[in-house]
Amino acid sequence: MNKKEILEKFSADPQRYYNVNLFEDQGFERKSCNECGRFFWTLDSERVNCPDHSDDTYSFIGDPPTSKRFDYTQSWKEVESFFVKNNHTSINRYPVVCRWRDDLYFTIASIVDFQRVMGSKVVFEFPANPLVVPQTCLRFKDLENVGVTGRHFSSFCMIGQHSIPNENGYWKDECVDLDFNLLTQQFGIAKKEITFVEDVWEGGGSFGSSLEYFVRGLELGNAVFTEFQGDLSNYKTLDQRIIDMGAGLERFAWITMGTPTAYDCCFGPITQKLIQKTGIDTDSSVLVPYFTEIAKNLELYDDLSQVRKNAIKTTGLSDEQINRIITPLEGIYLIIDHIRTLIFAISDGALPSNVGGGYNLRIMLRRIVSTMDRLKLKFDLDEIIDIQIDYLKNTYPELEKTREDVKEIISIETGRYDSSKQRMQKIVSKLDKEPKVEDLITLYESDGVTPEYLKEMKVISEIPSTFYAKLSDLHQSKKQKEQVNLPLEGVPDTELLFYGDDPREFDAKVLKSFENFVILDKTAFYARGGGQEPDHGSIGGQEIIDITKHGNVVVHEIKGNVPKEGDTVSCTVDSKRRDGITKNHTSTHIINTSARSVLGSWVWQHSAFKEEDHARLDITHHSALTNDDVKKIEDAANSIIEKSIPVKIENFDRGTAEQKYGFRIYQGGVVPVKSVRIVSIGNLDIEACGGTHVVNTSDIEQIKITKTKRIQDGVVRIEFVSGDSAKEFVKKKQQDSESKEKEEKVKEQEKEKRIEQRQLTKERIPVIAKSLLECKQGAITVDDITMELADSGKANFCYSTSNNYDDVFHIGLGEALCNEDPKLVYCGLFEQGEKIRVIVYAGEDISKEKSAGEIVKSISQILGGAGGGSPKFAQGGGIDKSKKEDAIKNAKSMIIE
RNA sequence: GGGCCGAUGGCUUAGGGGUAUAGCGCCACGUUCGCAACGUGGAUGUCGAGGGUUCGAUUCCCUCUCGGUCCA
Repeated sequence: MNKKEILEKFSADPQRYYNVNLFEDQGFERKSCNECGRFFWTLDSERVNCPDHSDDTYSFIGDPPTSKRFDYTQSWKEVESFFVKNNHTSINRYPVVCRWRDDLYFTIASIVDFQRVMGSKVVFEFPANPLVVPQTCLRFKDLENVGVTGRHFSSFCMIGQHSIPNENGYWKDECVDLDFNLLTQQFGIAKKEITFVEDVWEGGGSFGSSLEYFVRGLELGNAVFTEFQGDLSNYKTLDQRIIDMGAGLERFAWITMGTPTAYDCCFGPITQKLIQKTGIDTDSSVLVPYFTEIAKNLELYDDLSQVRKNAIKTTGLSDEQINRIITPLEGIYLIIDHIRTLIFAISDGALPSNVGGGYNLRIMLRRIVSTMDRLKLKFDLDEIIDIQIDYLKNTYPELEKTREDVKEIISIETGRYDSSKQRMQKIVSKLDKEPKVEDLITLYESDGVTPEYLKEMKVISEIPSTFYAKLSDLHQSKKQKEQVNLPLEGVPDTELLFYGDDPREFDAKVLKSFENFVILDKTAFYARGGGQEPDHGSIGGQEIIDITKHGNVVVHEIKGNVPKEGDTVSCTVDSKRRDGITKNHTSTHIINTSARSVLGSWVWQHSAFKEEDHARLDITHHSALTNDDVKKIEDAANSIIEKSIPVKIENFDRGTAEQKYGFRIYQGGVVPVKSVRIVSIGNLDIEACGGTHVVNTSDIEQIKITKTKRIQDGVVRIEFVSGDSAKEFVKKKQQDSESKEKEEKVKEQEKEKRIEQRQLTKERIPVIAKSLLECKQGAITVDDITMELADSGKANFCYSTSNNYDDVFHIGLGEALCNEDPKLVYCGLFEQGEKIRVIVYAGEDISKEKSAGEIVKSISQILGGAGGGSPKFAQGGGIDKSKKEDAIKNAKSMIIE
């Protein structure tokens, strides 16, 4: 079943699917487009083509079809007041970070606000009926078009008009009536200008007809009537029919203003300000035809550069005009658009990063910076943010609160881009040949150099088609989580005692048992979930290994034999473990709120893990934590403990909880149930959470952060301990620092000793050397060092076998003596622990025939070891101390012979 | 979780199985009325921690810690 088939079927029966009271009352005609055959409804008897193929397409540019002039802010005020007047509730926008859906990073349509996924089903939850919402939506598909086409945005405001047909809401007739009246009455557009085009919508197993409404070729909105489920040959009406009318607020503003592009009337004063700053001459006789032509051509070509080329050709703009006016304008539009999107995304808690949705934000920021570089525009991003928020807060007052946070994140990210460019440049400059696919992967994985950058730098001409395939192969070998399928059909939900009295000992009936698994009618054992580790304890005297939850059934895995089905067993929860985990769980909430208050509004829980004696919380944050950050977070957490704040647990209907507390409650992820359990610590922290918690923060006694680590871009891990574990940790740390202090003292003493020793050696060497050199013939011994002089012309020999000297002494003395006597060979042997070492120094002249290295080799061999070195200096050693005298004799014979 | 890189006087760093480099800074002396500058000389290092291989490890191998960086 595809859209085309549905449309064919529906359009074949317009009376049933498309005709509404409005068309009857006003006398709309149904026509088929001469060009494409599409069916549309119009009051204009002369109109023969659908809006996509009409002559008046985009003729509102420079000539709007109404006398009213509404900018972006005013347009919403008009829309809102119209719908409120007509019994709609106006609700605040939902966050652009779509935390209530696992399958979306960002809110992409107003209807998403009210969709909740439960298992494989999407259910709708409306806080009011009917309602209207100015929903900011983020879409990154057409980034290339932003700034160029005049109407594409990376984020836009979708006017969401939603209704469920019941005693409060309405269905097609009233919906189309309202939309028609909105355009004609509130916006002053002539009735003849409005065209409704037949279309259909299909998704998520349901489908329905829809009417798109156009004015002068511009699609303003689309009213979707979600009505059926099944397939085309056999479908039935849904229990819950829904009207999903989505309209683009930016387009409403544009059609009244008739500016060359939608960008000119939707960003407030910033656009003019930047244009003035850049000194672009925005001659409307150039811009109006150019952007009208762009808008028309957009439907004709797939390739954007082709659209642009053609528009330039048709309007006859010169290269000079393009370079001086059009190109810089496109850059300004892009920058403003991207910053507006970043303002919303960062305000709602998203961070630019290299993963998931954060990557889109990073890409946008980099586009902003590189556009400024390319066009040599010097804008102050902070100023742009300020002016935009000043304007946006008319519609979205909440943006004021995060103004400074947005600036901070953008400035950090800009700095990061600069240094990453430098780093990439450095790495790229070292490349000596064109990298192969394998090299590209290494460059990307270990150095973060993207192939896009290499292409930009002209290092490679094209990104190899196999690049992304090979990259994903590399990461696909990771093991997949094993899915265990247990025979649980027909087993009733387990009653969870830990949400009630939470007994630590209880009797329960065995509903089912197989292999090592036991299912009870009720349990006080907490099953693994929400980052909280399972309880330990025993069932019928058998130790529990693991507890997991399958749907609403708790499955206990035990060691040993399982009890018989139907038996009643006595169960005991390991209290000490549970208490430790419970303290850590509440501590996680405390650390989370503390981190947010210390670091900034962008801090959200990323994931968490709670064990008996330690826990960790991963939060979203842009940088690694400093020691100062850690201390502040710890102090904030402990002050919450000191304040003895009661921990309150209440159950709410999900929609009520969201309206009452906002989307901050979804710290731990999406809650797939209708009723949510809200855990609140005063008004400091309010989260939807299924875990076990202490009654009062004072029960935790103490929190100690043990370690923090940046585990991925934009995520910091905080490891901590609480309660007794925290006390133990503090005690141990105290002991550690004491023993470290002692160790350092010993080190210091050793160092002093060493220096003293060295000093002594240094003083003694010249004295001893002088005495030895006084010997003019024969032999003398000074302080266990023997000097033997040979006949003139032959090598002199000086040696010592005393253990009173170390290597530093021998090296020093050898050097001193040989400098004075170039015919001298100095040979020092000394014992060092279990080993014996040899140091040989040879004077300048003698080293040419008697190499120190050779002598050492020979001596060391006798000593049962090895050695070597240069002709003038060598060292070696061995293990056989008893050969010491043999060794020195050998040396003597080698030198003197 | 994984990959890569790094840790050498106060700082920046070279090197690489056999006496540990250099620059800046520091100290002393000289030149100078003095400072800067210059010249000469000097001090400062268990080469991140622990283990292994070796006669000998800062260097090679293993483990760990810390830091950086990239990927998921």
